[in-house]
Amino acid sequence: MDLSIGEVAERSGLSVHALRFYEKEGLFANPVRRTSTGRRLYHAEDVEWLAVCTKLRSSGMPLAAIRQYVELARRGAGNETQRLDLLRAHEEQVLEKIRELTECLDVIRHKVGIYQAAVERGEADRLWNPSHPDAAATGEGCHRLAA
Amino acid sequence: MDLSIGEVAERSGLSVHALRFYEKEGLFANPVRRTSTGRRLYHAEDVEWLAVCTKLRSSGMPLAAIRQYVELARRGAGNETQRLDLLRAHEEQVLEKIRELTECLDVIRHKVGIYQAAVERGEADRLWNPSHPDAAATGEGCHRLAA
DNA sequence: CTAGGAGCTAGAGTCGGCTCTAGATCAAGC
DNA sequence: GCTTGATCTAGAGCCGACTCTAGCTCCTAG
Repeated sequence: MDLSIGEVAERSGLSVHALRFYEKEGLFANPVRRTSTGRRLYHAEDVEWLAVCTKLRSSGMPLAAIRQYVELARRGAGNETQRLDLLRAHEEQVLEKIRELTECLDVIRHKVGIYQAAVERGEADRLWNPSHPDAAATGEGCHRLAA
Repeated sequence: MDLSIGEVAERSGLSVHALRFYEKEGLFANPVRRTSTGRRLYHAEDVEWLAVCTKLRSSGMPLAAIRQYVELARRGAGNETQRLDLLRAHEEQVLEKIRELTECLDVIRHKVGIYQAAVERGEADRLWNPSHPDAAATGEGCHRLAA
């Protein structure tokens, strides 16, 4: 039931390099065991935790924050409120990032809409004529790129 | 109506360093003019474009992609479809990122929910008792961190 | 006229998160 | 026994996007 680093890499989608790096960074709750000759041995549970880690990472949580969380967990019972706080702080950051991206999406869609309408009408070139109303609309007439 | 680099920095929220860097990277559609003694002069329009740039950047568009877009615009009329493609590609990436973040949010909220319920009941410590059902629920009993 | 702040250039440094290299050991199939 | 591929350690390298430094010039207020 023990897994080699290569197997864990395959299952977690992380590279063997990244796994050694994560270990050095203290992201494993349990110390990684070794064979008599020094090779790493992992549990299936480690893979589950790595899946969570990957989610946290891809939502922008820095390794340092994940380490903090793991350190609390490693310390044992009694600091659940602190762990909850960490999770909630990150939840808030993810929400904020989603809000930010949604705003950016509006800006992009505004520009896309203008271009698309003009291209569909086959009038794209007029976007470049400063005297054409749509040039002002894209904000790109005469190299004015802002919308 | 001309602006110094310091004024542009203040209005755009970018540092003067970043502005010089952006110029070197070719992110300005129009060449930045200079005074007789070599100081940069900007337009209000540059500030507008920088606002768009900032949105694109904060939604994860790399400087290289912005430069591509600017290069097309600088080249003049005739490549609107390509510019539209660039914008749409980025739009798709932003959408994908939002989807990803939303998924991560689910994971986080799942864990938050478990912790919160336990902490509210004042039973947080039991999350650490492997024989307690909630320990399995958090996945963190016995240092099992995955949910 | 002078002091302090803003600007200039070229280039070095930073940071996070890996990725890769070198040189050695280990494990398994032929 | 030998080869091939997986693993080991320590440490260097990389990438993007800035940020900062040094050493200089320039502008303006007192």
